[in-house]
Amino acid sequence: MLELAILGLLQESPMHGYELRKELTAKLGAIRAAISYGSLYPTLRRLQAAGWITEAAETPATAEEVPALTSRRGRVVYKITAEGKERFAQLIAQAGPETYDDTGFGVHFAFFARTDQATRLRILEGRRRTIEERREGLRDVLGRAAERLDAYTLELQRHGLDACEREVRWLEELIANERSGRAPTVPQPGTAGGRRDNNSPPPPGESRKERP
Amino acid sequence: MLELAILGLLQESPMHGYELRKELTAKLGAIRAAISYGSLYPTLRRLQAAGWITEAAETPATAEEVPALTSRRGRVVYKITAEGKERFAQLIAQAGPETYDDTGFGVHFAFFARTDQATRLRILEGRRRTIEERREGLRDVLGRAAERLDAYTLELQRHGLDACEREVRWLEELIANERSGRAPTVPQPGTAGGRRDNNSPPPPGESRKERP
DNA sequence: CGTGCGATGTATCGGTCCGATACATCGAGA
DNA sequence: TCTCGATGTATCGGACCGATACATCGCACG
Repeated sequence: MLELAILGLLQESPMHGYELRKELTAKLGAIRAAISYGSLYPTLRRLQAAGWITEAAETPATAEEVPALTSRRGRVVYKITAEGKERFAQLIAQAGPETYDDTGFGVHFAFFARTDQATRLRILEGRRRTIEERREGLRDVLGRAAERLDAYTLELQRHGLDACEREVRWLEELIANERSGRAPTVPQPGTAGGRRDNNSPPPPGESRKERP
Repeated sequence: MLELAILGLLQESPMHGYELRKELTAKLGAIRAAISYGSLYPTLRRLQAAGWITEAAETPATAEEVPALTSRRGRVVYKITAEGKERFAQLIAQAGPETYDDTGFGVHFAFFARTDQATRLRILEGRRRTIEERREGLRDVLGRAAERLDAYTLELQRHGLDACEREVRWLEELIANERSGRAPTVPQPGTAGGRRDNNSPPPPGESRKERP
């Protein structure tokens, strides 16, 4: 999941670790707390080893301009490669079961602007099915096993059940919206993309709720 | 977290691994998918090594009664020890930051029937603060950084923000309820507790929502 | 009658990710 | 001047997951 998120973000612009973490937190703040450096740095190393990202020297700056005031600190800027972009496209399109769990879905959704409509629809529907199953499980417990559980546990289940119902409704809206044509996709900044932020086309709808 | 959950469940009755997993799924179904055996078995071993649980031979059954039809399969039943109960009490009472994240809070909440009122209140309030902070973070992003993000990402944030608001309201209700006296606590089955399920006293309130 | 499948049951392995920790620089304010 | 918070890179042990392996049991379907 981290791999997908990093590749996605680096497609918008090259970044160093710290910056990447901040952007990750901003983009995924709704679904996970804050990525740990204990995951981030090893993953960066892994992606680099696989050839999906490369180090881009932090402003070598014509060598003479400001000749190292105190030795120039070591910031490592990463940049996505062509292979990395392919890898991203592959990861974003293929949907396994982990695509539908809370974190997986959230990350995929966060990059919907770079996902084609058919895939968006597929993921939305898969997520809906997953949540519907969770909902049924909770209904079962609240129905058949209620007397075995204490009041607090039951309250927790009710809470969860309600969240499931809300999320299903939210997904229904998104799916309907998706089918009805309004379908934004970012134009893909491409290789020659020098620091251009993308605020993409039409909004998916207007609804609210949940917390994956 | 798993440690706490296992200790809590084994306090209700001895169980073998498979059964434990089922009960865990029923009790925590609202907050986590389903515990993996890859976590469960190693954790059981760890708890046993620490002396908090012991193996209880699966119905040695008077040795002669049904003299091994096909050699008797190997079910391993675990039972909590006195030290284990102490450990549970300690874990349930002490609240670190991990007590307030989604999973941690869920597990603690699920065992509120075995938690004293002061601790319940403390945890509920800590959770509220945590969610309020998350909420503020999302509001910031939706306010100050909105133009940098695409429509789908924004929708995700809105969704998350709404969930935070709902959860805060839910927690407010629970806190008010808790303060106003109605405070259930399970009588603690004790050492000599042979398979008695606990359906504990008064309900914490009646509300709905969320999904940690 | 068998035979195969789904539930029950225990267990390990590699991999992802987290939390704590360490260490260094920089600018702003006491 | 000195400290503090933000910036910045990095590692280590541990928790937990997903895949996989393997064995037994009962029952439904051919």
